[in-house]
Amino acid sequence: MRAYWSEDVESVSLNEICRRAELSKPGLYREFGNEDGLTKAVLVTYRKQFLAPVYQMIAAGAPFRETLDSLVSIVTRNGSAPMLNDDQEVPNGCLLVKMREAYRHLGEETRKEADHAKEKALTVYEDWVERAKAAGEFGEMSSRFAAIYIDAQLNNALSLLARGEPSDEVKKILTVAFSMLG
Amino acid sequence: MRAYWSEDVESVSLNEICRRAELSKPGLYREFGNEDGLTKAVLVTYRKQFLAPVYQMIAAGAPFRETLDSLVSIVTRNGSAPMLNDDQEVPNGCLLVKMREAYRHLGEETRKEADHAKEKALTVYEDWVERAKAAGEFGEMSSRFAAIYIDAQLNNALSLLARGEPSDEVKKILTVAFSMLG
DNA sequence: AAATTAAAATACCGACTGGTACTTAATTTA
DNA sequence: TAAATTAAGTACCAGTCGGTATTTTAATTT
Repeated sequence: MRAYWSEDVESVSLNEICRRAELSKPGLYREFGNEDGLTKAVLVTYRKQFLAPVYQMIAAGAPFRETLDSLVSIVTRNGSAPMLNDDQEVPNGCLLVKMREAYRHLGEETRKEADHAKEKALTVYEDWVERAKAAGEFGEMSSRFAAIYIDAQLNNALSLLARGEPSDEVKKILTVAFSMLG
Repeated sequence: MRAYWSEDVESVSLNEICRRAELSKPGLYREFGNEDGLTKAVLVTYRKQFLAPVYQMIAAGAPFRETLDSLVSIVTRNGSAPMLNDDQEVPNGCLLVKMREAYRHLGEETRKEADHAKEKALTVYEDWVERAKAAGEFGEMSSRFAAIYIDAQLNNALSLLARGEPSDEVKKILTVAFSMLG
């Protein structure tokens, strides 16, 4: 997961993964079947471990602006609080965004998982906007499009971060892009 | 250029290019030296042929909003007017954006060219915003940051298009993202 | 027409890719 | 304890990558 997350997904080979994880190639194949199985398993783990808590925060019911600010802070965090198993800092960016950038290079199972993960994010955003509308905190923009817009802006920010853009600049971009929401 | 533009830059091999262009590999190496030389030459050609006219349009001096609308229309055009040498439609997206997405896989010369092309775009946007400010058409946002924001939004839109997102949806995203400018 | 030079193509190089037969070591069952 | 089963590892497969040495063809010059 760390290899796929901190480098380009399509440029980390199975050989290299075996080397770093100090495991034999047949061992990897016994566990995951093929490359598609590995990348899918990685994406599922990532979703449960890193995406689910964010979605929980969004669904927690804080005021719209407050939740939006939290989201911006989480996204533009500079490899800080969360830890991977072996106490290494998490890389910048988002593994799901990276996987979707490399969509054409993914296997079938991993693509399905990536599609599902994206749709999950969209419905979480959509429900959030719906609740904000019910509370009179959001304008007349269609909830579905609002979700698409929020997703597009977050993905763009995460891409910029993964490419090494300074996080305060990315934060300013996100702030402007979200300034007309609510 | 068409191969790099319509597919992922890093997944088109020199062998494949020779196959499609019906030229021998030593012939390609005689002309461009190495892969870096080829990708750089492609990017230079792209800049002169497709980017320069857009920059000219921006510098032409139309009102800010009018220029911005033209820019959005150009970006979200669906493989329409412009043609490549052999009368094939141009692919969606932007080759410069694709090259920058694949930055880690580029050679040194191509990286320099891509950096230069990005800085060129930023100064074009910055000058444009400066002129708009002088004409009272733009608020108090710093010109440099406005340029960075415009660039980020255009790049994001072009990435979405290259990934096959419908152009009317991308247009709506751009419209919202630019709604607070001016 | 013969000799020289330049262009082009065939055929190859070592390195690496995803994936697997086959052999060896450890564990479980009889 | 001996036999059967499972796990793990070595060493390999064909295919492709970027890049070249070498040979063949074509165009010049003498």
